[in-house]
Amino acid sequence: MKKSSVGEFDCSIAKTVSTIGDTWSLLILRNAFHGMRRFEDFQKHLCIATNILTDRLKRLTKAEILYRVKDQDDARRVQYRLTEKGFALYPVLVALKDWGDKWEGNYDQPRMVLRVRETGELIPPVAVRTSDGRALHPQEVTPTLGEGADELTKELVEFRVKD
Amino acid sequence: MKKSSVGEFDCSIAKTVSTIGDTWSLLILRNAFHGMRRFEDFQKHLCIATNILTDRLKRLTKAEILYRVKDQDDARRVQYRLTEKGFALYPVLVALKDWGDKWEGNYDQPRMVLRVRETGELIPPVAVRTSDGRALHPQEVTPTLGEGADELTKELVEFRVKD
DNA sequence: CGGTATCCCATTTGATACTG
DNA sequence: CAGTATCAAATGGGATACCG
Repeated sequence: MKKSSVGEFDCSIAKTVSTIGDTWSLLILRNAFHGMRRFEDFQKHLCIATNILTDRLKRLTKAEILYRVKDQDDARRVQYRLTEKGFALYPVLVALKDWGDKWEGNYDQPRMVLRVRETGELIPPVAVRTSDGRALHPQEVTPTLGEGADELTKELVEFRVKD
Repeated sequence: MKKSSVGEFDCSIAKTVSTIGDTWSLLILRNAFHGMRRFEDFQKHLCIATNILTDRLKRLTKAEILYRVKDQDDARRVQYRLTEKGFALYPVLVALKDWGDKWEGNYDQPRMVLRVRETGELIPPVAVRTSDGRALHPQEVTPTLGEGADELTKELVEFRVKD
């Protein structure tokens, strides 16, 4: 299978990964969530080659995760900002950060802590929860077929092992 | 920068992405969360070349996301199972699925729906929440420096734009 | 069954130079 | 400033054959 055809898998994870699942795109998004908006700033902070940055910004813009807007202060400049679809990636980014902090960090002290802006309250790790807020272990969750399920999805759902 | 050195960024997202952030690894993990455990099953379901699959299983095993165990039923067989560290990736996978379902799906009907195994209750989308369960928009969240913050983290946190 | 070993091709990368 | 153009090198992919 070609890499480019992975997104054609009828699977949300495959599609999502083929859209944003490369190192540079994720790092650009991370910075975007920190308020970074300008080509120059991405380039400097990430030490990314300009052609690669151009490519990724184009892809993210085409995917409607970022949109371009002229900088009011400086007509020569362009800003790349998150769309609603882009903002919706926040749980993905935070889940990645949470996992890395816990399992891949080499540090006793955390480098960055997320808080509620208004109150300063600490934000607990992202989890899969019931609607009343209880965190669930993966084995407490079961996938069920939706109306639109295709063959591969069926295979996968039926695969489920019981222990 | 070489791809292999991205993980050396002092950033949990970069580290995490360099560990699991490629298409095949994510798809293998997706299947593992569905209970898939055998080389052969991964190979058949994903149509992945055996050398690539070997490589990814090794990497995931080395990262202690999967571990190998002999199949009790068939001595020739090996099983790859999720470790605790592997199970901890569940929020990442579900967040990816949720986002893809909402923003990248071409279907009116969902293909797969997650439910609480015991009760059948629907599981709401993964979100960044306060400790009392309120979902937060990214702009309601602010990053603060932890004790272990390095220069790049500081740059990033200070970048935050106010509108 | 669960891999290894090889080979080859396509893609991606990053450095560098250049431009409207 | 925000790209584009070029290009050599590295990487990653899949097919195939083979093995304990």
